Amino acid sequence: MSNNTCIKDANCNECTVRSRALFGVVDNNNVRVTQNYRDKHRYFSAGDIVHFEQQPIDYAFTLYSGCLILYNDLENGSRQILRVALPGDFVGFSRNHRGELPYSIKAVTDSRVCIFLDSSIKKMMQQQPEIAKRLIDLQLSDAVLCQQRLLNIGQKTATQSLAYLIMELYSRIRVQSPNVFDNKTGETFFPLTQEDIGDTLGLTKVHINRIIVAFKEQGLIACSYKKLKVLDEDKLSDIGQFDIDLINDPFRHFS
Amino acid sequence: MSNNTCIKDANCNECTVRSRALFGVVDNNNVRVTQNYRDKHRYFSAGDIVHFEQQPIDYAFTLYSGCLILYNDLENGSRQILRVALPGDFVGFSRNHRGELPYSIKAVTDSRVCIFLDSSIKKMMQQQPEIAKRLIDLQLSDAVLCQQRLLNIGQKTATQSLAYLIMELYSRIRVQSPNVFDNKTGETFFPLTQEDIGDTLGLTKVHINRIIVAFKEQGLIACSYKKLKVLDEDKLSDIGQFDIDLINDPFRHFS
DNA sequence: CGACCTTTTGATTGGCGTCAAAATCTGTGG
DNA sequence: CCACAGATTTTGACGCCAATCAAAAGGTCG
Repeated sequence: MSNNTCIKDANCNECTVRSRALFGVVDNNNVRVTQNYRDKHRYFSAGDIVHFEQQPIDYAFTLYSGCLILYNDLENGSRQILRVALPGDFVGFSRNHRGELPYSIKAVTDSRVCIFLDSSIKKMMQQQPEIAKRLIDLQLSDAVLCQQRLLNIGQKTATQSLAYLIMELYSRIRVQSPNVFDNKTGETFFPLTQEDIGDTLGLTKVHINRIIVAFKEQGLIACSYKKLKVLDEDKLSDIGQFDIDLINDPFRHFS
Repeated sequence: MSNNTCIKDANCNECTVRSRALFGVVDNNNVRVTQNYRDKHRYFSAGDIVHFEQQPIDYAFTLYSGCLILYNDLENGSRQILRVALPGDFVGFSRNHRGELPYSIKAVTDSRVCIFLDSSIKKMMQQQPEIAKRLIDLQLSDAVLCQQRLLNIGQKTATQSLAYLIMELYSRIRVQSPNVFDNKTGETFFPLTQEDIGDTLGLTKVHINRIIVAFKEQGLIACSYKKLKVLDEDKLSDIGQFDIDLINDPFRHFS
């Protein structure tokens, strides 16, 4: 595991921009105040395990660049991917009753994160009530997405379920990771393999492949290894009963 | 829909006790302060729709007694139950981008709730940072349970999945609704029908029934209409890979 | 007591899993 | 620049878990 601490100054401008997911609620003139809470940067290479399930941890982080998957391994060797984190996402905040993260985290691509120690988060919440509200909103958005996924896996066919996932990730990548998304051609870098997709939806990679081939034949998507272009967003959204608003309009109830 | 506002004084002692889920973080001597935030009581009868999906709402509530289900209806007529709420649970806090609740709520049994207007919640968060932290913890516990359900539906067989659900609900009822749980015999009132269970797990009621019959034959459970007794908690927990600690040790990271 | 809901059972179907192997792609090192 | 090992995608044959359809039996409540 690569574990390099960022050599950049923690006050670098990029952090200020990137961490708006968490600090967007703070008055622009006061943004640099929040930089006191950021503890350090960390890089991970594709394939690195960022964290093992059921291990103690005393920090959370914002993902600056790259892609992480949050997952659980089961006794029988199968794996459920719970969440795909993209730049801007806040990760690692959940804890079980023993203070452990209830999932493992793996870097799918080279990734960069900025750490917030639990102690810093507590301080933030005390000193800046706006941050506490923002944390609540972030958690609520995650909860809604998680429930959508329940709906997906529980009630939809494999085809519907996959259509939804493709649209969700395609849309989120466009918004959260614009540097890998070509707005002219609509083609994007896509971080998951077909096996990863299967582990997200509770389906086998073989079955995922058959559906993808069908989507290609129907002219809905074009894709190759870690590349994706959605050719008919409307049709795919319709198949998966996907609502773009969920991605486009961020949840801002309290913050 | 019955919609009676509680005639009781909002400062009644029962409220103080029941709402510890939310206010347990507040110093005992100051608990009565929080009563200013409670807006009113409301009763619902079994079968009442408490809220329709995608309708605006400007409050959340604590469930005092009874049982609610939170669910989504799909175009094809199927239904996914997202969460089963028991006494003490805080409900209705999620909102989508338009401020709507992203699910419908139905009273499974006669239920009593205590309303908190959004405006009151905001005031609470401002004035009592401990409450903001508690809200975060409550959301985090829900998130963990939701992810567990993803794991259940996604990766487990119908038998494992059902064993998990039975153990989860049986354990939560024992803790959260002790008045319907007979500690001597182990028998409890169980609010869900086999069809409800199916809608929770993404399975049909027919298949649920076959598994239940098998569980009975194996001496794992005894049950009849809305009654349940788990005869072998260890075995059932083992089948469903259920961890009782998730229920017993409430999550208290920040509060 | 009667209407309705829930549970139970049987027969049949089909979607997705499993197993296996070939084809293709990727990235690395010589 | 090519070769090669390993990962990923693709394809085919077959099997099984859970869905579907249908109907009967039992329980609940007005």
